[in-house]
Amino acid sequence: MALSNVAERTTSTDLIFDSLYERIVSLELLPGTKISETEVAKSLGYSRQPVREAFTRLANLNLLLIRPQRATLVRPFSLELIADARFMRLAIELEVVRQAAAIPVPGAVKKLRSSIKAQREAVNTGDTQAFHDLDYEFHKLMCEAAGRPAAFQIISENKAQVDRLCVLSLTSPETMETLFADHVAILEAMMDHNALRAEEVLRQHLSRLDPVIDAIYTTHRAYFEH
Amino acid sequence: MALSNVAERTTSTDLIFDSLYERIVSLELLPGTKISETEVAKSLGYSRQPVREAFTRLANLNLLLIRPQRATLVRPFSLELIADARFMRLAIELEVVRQAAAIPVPGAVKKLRSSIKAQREAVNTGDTQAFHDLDYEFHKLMCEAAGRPAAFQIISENKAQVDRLCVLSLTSPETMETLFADHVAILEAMMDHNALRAEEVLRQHLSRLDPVIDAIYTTHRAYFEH
DNA sequence: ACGCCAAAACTTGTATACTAGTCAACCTGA
DNA sequence: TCAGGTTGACTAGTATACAAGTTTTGGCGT
Repeated sequence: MALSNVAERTTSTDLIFDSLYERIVSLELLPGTKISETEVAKSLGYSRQPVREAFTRLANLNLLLIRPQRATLVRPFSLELIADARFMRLAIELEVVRQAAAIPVPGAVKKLRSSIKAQREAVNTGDTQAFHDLDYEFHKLMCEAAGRPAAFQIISENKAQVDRLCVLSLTSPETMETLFADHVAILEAMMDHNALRAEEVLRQHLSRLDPVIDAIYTTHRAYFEH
Repeated sequence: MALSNVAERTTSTDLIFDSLYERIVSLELLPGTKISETEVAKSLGYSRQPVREAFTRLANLNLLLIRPQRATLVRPFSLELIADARFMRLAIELEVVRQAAAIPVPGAVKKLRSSIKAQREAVNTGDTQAFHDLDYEFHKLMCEAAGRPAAFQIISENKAQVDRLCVLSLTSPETMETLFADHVAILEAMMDHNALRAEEVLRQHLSRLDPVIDAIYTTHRAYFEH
């Protein structure tokens, strides 16, 4: 995952962070679960210190909620936080596609095209997992095409907040086809240097999660705040 | 300053963080300065532990550069990091003004108007410090007007990267007037629900730093990476 | 004088002990 | 039976000791 900034060396903290991150985003650790520094330290075979630092990082990503002297929880879903995260992602990605449409970085279009090809494959075979991975990569490539690879780190951090929620909803073949069509349209607009069109499609693309989130809110309210 | 997420209690770490943050952004601690956990701990009268956590936070904001087993530096300026930070701010603030222009939060316009009034006062009296503070507040109010107060936290984090650089350049009365005029224009466009115009002015507003940064790069290259 | 090597004086990473605050269960009294 | 207070078992925050790695420095040999 390597969310760490400039990992000049892999520390225990990094390993613990990655392990917990995975488990939280995959919902192996459910929202609201109490999680203790001591317990994690014991179970992973480290001391409290690196666990503590990993906790701090995860809390900064709004994945843990540290209540001093009380307990630390896997942060419950929050409509507010989710809305903020989605806003941030939308804002950044809009500017990304605008700049990518204006002056795409040389070579980027080729990579995007080949990603599209792989996506088509995944759609045809109905391989949702592969499509999910390719989706991740596509948006990353888009940032690179805009000359702002660092932007993807922020997008990714905000995605996490939403991704762990979407684990609760199945990706149907139809959804996959729709998302794929969006990607194609975005790339086409970008290659036409049509920033406005790219913007428009991207907005629609990201808003497709609206009903999904609403649905999960009604079916899994126990995992939400309050 | 209170950059901490949900400060339910003020800890030593918080105090140390705030202290260092202030000193770094004000350039009391120059880029490239070596800074040691032990030294800071001794000088502030704490143990290494909370200092260490404060270091971690500052490193996440790209204000410190921790080189394991080697040393920790006040992070030198980096054109790359500055460009990324400015991109992020631009992206977020563009969407902010768009949404504020579309459906401003009730009551927000009034606050913005009164901020403008105070800014005019500062411009007339030539009080650059007051104007700087009001500028900070204006952009914060804009986020509130868009219904996304959390967005300002991100903007603020990215501003820090640039602000400590701009300490090196004097704010002339002419600059102040220009920035003020921009603010007025943004608010007017917003009140007219003219998102495109607001966007346009904002882009120009934020790009006014271009020559300032270029100038500092030539005059203070020693503070930059490499 | 110069180059190399070794040791000492740093650095941050990790482990552990201790402090202080919070909560829940249980006991005591009515 | 129930209300209230005390106690103990948690929690995270802090201090300190130790480990592991890097840099600097100084001395030795050439």
